[in-house]
Amino acid sequence: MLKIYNTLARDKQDFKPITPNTVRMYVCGMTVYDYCHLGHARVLVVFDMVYRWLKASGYDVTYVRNITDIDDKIIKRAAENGESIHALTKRFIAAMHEDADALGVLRPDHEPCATQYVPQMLEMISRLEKNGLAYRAADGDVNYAVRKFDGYGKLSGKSLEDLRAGERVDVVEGKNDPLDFVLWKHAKDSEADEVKWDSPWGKGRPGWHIECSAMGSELLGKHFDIHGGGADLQFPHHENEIAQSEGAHKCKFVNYWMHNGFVRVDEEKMSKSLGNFFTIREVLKKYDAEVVRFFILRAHYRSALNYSDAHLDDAKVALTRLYTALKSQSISPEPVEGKRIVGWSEPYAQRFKAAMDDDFNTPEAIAVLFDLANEVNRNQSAEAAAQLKVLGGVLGLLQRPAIEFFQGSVGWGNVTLPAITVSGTAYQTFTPENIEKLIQERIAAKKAKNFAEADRIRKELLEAGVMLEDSAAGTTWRRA
RNA sequence: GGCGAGAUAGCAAAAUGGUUAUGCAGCGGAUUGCAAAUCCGCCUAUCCCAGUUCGAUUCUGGGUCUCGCCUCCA
Repeated sequence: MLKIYNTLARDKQDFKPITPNTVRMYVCGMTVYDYCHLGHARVLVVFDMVYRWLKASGYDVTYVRNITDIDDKIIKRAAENGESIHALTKRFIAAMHEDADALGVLRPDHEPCATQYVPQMLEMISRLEKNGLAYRAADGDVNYAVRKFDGYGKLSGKSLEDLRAGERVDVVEGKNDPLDFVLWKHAKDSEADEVKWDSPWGKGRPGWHIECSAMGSELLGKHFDIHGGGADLQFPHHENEIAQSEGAHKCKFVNYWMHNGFVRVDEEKMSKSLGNFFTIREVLKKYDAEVVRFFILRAHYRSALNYSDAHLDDAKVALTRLYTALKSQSISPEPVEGKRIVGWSEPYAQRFKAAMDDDFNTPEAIAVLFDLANEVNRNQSAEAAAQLKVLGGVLGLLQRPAIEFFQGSVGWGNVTLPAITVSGTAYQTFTPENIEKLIQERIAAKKAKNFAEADRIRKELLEAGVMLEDSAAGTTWRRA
C-alpha cells in the first residue's frame, strides 16, 4: 500500500483515495514572468514522478498544474519590457513547456491559467463574504479575515499568536489584522486595462492565493486527494488556500499535502530573490536533460538537493552505467507507445514497488535499477535489461536508444578540431561519419600490429571528446 | 524572537534496535595488444554527551552546527 508523507499530519499515512481507484491531484505551478530555474525543475520532475507512479499503480489520475499569469511581478516585468502582460506570459509559458518537455515531464491533464478563471474566483470571494470571512477594506481591497477562520495555521503548524509575535509581520494599513491577506486587489489608475476585471467590489484583479482555491475546486471538486508544491508554499500560500476553500465550501479541502524540498546552491536555497539560481535552459546547455532528471530523482523529494557541476557530473557517470547495461542487450519487444506491462511479482520489481510505495523513495528505487544493471552485465541477461528499461520508464528514465544517450544528437556536427591526420587524410570536422572513418583506420592499424598508430588515433579522438571502446563485437564510440 | 527540518564513509545518497544499501572516487585481481567497459574482491560511516536496552547510527533527553518558513518565492 502506498504511503505518503502528509504535511498536514507531519507523518507518513496510508493513501486512501476519496473515490476508489481515482486520484485527483493539484500542484502549484509557475508564475510566468521569467525562465524556470532548477528549483522549478524539481517541482516539475518530482510531481511528474508522483503522477507516473500513481498511474503505474493503476489509479485513474487527474493531474492539474496551474499557471499564474497575473500578479505584481508579471505586471512589473511587462512594464519594464514595454510589452503587454499577455505577450510576456505567452512567451514564458512556451519556454516553460520547452523546459518541461526536455526534462521528460508529462503534460498535466489540465493546466489552467489564472486569467481564465476570474469568474470562479469572484464567485468564491462572494461566498467568503457571505460566510463572514471576507471584508472590504478602506482602500478598496477585499481581504480575508484570518481570525474568523477556525484552524488557521493547521498546515504550517503556526498559531496566530506565534505569527503575530514574529518580528517580520508588518502592520499593513487597511487590514483588520496584519495576517489578513488580499482576495481582490482594487485597480489602480496607473495600471493597464489588461489587468482590470469587473467585480462586485469594483474593478480590480485577484489576489494570488484565490486562484488555486478556485481552479482546484472547479477542476477537481471541493474536496480532492493530493495537493503539492514547493516547501516554501506551505506558508502562507497553502495555508491561505485551505482558509479560502474550507471557508467557502464548509468542507474539507485536501486530504494529503505534499511538499518537495529546495534545490540549494552552496547550502543556500536557490531563489530568484537571492539571485543564486541557474535556469533550466542554462544547465541544459551543459548537461543532458535526462542527467538533470536523474540527478533530481536520485535524492528523496523531501530532502534538500545541493546543485553543483560536480554533482551533475557524478549523476552523468551513474546514468551512463545504466545505459551501458542497456546497450549490451537487444531489448525486445520494444515498448508499445511507452507502455509495457510491469511484472510486479518479480523480485526486483517488488523491491522497486516497495520503495516507491514508501513515500516515493526514488533513491531506493534507483538502487534497484543499479542492482538490475549488475544482473544484466553479470549474466548477459536480456530479460533483466528489459526489466531495467521498464522500471526506468516508470521514473521517466532510460527510454532513449542507448546509442543516442552515448553519442548524443545535438550540436556537434560542425565542431572544428585540430586536424587528426591519418594515412595522409586530415579529419577536421567532428561528425559521426568522420569518427567512423577514423575507427576503420584504427582497425586497419591494429591489424597491421601498428599499435602506436592505433593508440594515437584513440588518444586524439579522446582529446576531441570521443571515447573508443573495443569489444569482441567491434569498436564503438561515445562522447567522453 | 516564534515555528519546523536535518547532521550517515573522500563525495552524493537510502535504510535500519543486532545481519552488503546504491552510485562516483580509491585499492587489489580477472579480462584487454594497451585502454575503456564489464566482472570478482576490498577499503572508508552513522555530529557530541547522557539515558533506555543484552545490543542504538536507529528510541528518549540535553548540547553543537546547518538549513528553511514567519516578506515574493517551487
